[in-house]
Amino acid sequence: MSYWLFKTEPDVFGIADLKKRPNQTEHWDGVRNYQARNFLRDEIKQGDKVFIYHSSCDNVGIAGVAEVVREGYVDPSQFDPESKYYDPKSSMDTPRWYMVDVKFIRQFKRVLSLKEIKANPALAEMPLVQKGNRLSVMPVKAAEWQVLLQMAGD
DNA sequence: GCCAACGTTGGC
DNA sequence: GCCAACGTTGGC
Repeated sequence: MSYWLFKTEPDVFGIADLKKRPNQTEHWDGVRNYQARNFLRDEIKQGDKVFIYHSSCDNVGIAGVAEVVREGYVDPSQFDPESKYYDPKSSMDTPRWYMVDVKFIRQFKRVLSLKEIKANPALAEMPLVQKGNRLSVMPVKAAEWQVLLQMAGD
């Protein structure tokens, strides 16, 4: 089993929204970055655990945990001209973009802030804290996962 | 809202 | 294949 971190903007879709979904499950669609796509398509497996990270908001950090319940499959929003994720250059034959389904596990009592994450030397290798990194789907090492869970404190 | 840093596009 | 221009990300 592997660990991951998914970024999301809580104003659009946050962990509270995931919790409220039927079955507490949702498609993680709209990822339009090739490196992140490769993780979604090739490496993220059912049963993997995921930190849900809130970005572009007034409480930036890790908000909780989810689990992958369906492995990579084609993201249909790329074919929908009405979708903001529409990609006119993608085709049904050779789709560009993939997604997984994630299920809510729990929401931390408080968001584990980016500031705290940056302050911990054990987490210095995470892409998340490296300057200019914009990956929205990234791997988390097992040791980092444990450290982060302890810091979250519940 | 600002702006640095990044990934993508497209002309050549 | 190069690289300037552009649009986006995301912390602050």
